[in-house]
Amino acid sequence: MTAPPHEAHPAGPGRSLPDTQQGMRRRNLARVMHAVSAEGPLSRAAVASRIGLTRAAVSTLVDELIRSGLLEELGPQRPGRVGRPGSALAVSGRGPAGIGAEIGVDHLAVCAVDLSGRTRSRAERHGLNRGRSPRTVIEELNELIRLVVAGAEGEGLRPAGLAVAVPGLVARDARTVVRAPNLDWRDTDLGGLLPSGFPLTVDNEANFGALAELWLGEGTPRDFLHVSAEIGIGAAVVVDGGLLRGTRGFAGELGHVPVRPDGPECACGGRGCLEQYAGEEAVLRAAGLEPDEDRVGLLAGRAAAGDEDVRRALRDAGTALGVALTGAVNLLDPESVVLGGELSALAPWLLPSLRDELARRTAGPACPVSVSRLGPQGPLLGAAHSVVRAVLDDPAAVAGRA
Amino acid sequence: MTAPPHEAHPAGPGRSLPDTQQGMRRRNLARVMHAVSAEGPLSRAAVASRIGLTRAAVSTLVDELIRSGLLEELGPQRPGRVGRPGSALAVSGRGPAGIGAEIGVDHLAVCAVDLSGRTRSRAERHGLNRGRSPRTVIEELNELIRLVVAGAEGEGLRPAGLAVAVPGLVARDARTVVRAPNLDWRDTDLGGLLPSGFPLTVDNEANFGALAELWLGEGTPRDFLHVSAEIGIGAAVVVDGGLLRGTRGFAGELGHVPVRPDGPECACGGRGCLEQYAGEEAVLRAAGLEPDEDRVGLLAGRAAAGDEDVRRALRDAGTALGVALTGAVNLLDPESVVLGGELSALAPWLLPSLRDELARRTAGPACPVSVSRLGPQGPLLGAAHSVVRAVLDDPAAVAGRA
DNA sequence: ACTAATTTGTAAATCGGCATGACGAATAGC
DNA sequence: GCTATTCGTCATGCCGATTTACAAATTAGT
Repeated sequence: MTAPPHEAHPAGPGRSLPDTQQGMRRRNLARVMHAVSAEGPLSRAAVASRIGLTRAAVSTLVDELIRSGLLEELGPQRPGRVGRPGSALAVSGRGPAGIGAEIGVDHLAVCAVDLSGRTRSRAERHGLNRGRSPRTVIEELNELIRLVVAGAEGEGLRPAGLAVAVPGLVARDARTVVRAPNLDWRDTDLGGLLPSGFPLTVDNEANFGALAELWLGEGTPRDFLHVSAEIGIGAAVVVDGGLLRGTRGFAGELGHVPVRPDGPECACGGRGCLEQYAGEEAVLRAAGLEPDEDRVGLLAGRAAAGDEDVRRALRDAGTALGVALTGAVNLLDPESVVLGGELSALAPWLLPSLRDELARRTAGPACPVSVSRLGPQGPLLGAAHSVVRAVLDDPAAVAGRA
Repeated sequence: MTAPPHEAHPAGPGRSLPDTQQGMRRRNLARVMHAVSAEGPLSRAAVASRIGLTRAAVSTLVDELIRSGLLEELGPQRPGRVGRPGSALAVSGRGPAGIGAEIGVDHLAVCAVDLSGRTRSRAERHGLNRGRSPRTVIEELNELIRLVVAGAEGEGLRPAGLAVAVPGLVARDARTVVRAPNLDWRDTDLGGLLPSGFPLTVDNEANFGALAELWLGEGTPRDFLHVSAEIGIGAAVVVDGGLLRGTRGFAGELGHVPVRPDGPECACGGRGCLEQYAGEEAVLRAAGLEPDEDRVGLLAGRAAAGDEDVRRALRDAGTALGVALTGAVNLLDPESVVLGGELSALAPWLLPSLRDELARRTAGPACPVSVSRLGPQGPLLGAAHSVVRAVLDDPAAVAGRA
């Protein structure tokens, strides 16, 4: 019964939970974990000054966290300042681990991340998943998960949750895949197929990619738009450090934003959707190429080799993206736009026209567009880290299950 | 030093304030206020069961709130059930009041709202404000404010804050108007010109309109898109019961979403922005009418009279709005779209084509579009209520200043 | 080397705030 | 009238953070 990680914040004081002392304790435990996790080894006194509690209070909190195996005492710090040196505290390397999994069109991947953010175990398998039944794919995935879990346990870690990234729309129950065109899945509940030993979260690949960017990217703001693309074009909206999910969980469907209202018909019923200009299939067609296995690699290779058709196709896709993003930027006023996922490999040829278009359509200074450093492994890392963040956000919950 | 009302929620446990008993007390005071305010007269026991605290705890909280003048004891309730009847509690009709003000293109309005939401005093003045200097306009506004404040005090109310709605972009400091095309104002700091007796908040008219819809509308969801228009077209995005403001506070600029990327040039630098198809000036031009004083009234009148040119112009505007809203709905997945402000008067002729366009471009069931019941007085009410909500959200803050 | 100053971590006492349990008060049903 | 039920309050206790005090460990100064 853990709260889904990084849900939008609960409402105002009206409807939230009653505020009792236990809740206070829990929140303060969380603050200690966040402080230690974010700012490396820290003494009790340092934590106290950072989170605004007294040293005495922090002492008891830390005791509890150490007993739960979430924090480790590293011993006396090497001092440069006067006074008694503090004893360094760090998140435990043998505590809970976040298990992240990714179901891609042409691969499966699983990894385990410890509280400090280090990847401690991983496994993957290549091979097309398109059209295969959810059951078959998930069975293979479960095999990888067993492997990774065993590996993590071998290092003294205890899996605290599983988060699965899928290339498609996921309902707000974080269990059922409503539509995944790349896999030909519709309305499939993954809840029953995946291991049930620990809390499960299923979410859109783009969402997890955005969270990875938020947590792992350097200098990533708390308000940005994360764009990623495979066959469809997904975006994730990060507002004030949290994901915007929408009523049904479908927020971020950039692919069907109208770019040319009178353009060709789209499967969605509309006309001139972005997907028809910047979607993978559209770009391949415009470049005069056949759809093949590693589509993005093919495009990137040809573009790098100087293929003018491909470059033109990518330029045009960038322009279309620019139009759609102008709308999004006007509406959301984000601090930046980040291109992530598979898109980052094509960024060199997309970016110039995209930035041009965005700047041309913006009155003041245009919203900066950057490329994710994490690239295609963003979703997997984001998934694993989402479990870790859930632990940091409520350490008492996992401690209780220890 | 009050927190700005209804800012986006603070971050996760990492950066928030330390959690001490006083904070707990404050939050519980707020919960009591919200419960009583939302669900009419309530006994202490009823409040306790609603917010999950014990009767004893609620008793002390209520005592404090009564002493601060925020709650009133109405005496024994008329009972229908067995057992000792409870003593009804209601928000005070003599406590703090929210002062809301609106600067429109052709009018000024001010009102005072008590904690129960009733308007207790109001004043307005008609006359064009376009082109007049901020100083002159604000001086007139201050006169109205003085009037309303005096009226409120005459009824035993104590002004707790002032919120001003302006038809333009407001910086995140909630004080300076960055751009207000309808007034010809640019980068003007209203902080120094307005009365300084109580906390001040300046915000976009569309934002306050959306908040009014959220708080006063019946059955309004917690995630919706509120569209309003004067010369520009503004939208406000409500996510999980709070406003999405954007990094600079400019979120919701629907007017410059590209609708036809190759359309005519716009003042913003772009081409084919929504404003050029659905903006007031554009619609008037398309209808073959001259800009005049009461533009919206003129359009509504002609359309109602059956003027086919006007009706066509409004139909086309609705279609353009539909295209822009398709993008927005795809991106945000709101529960509904609400047409508010001056737009609501034109809704009968805009809605059909708007809904058509939105439905045509949506795969599943289209996002429902409704019209605000509050109409043009939404912004003023939203402003006044924002102050009231700030009191409900942190009663201890005003009690301290009592 | 010795002392003073400074900082850390912990222990004891205190305080604030909610829960618990008991009680008188006020009502409905019999 | 009697009982069951509900409401508001009081005394008590528990939990959690603060305050105050103190021993331990280091640097700076003489």
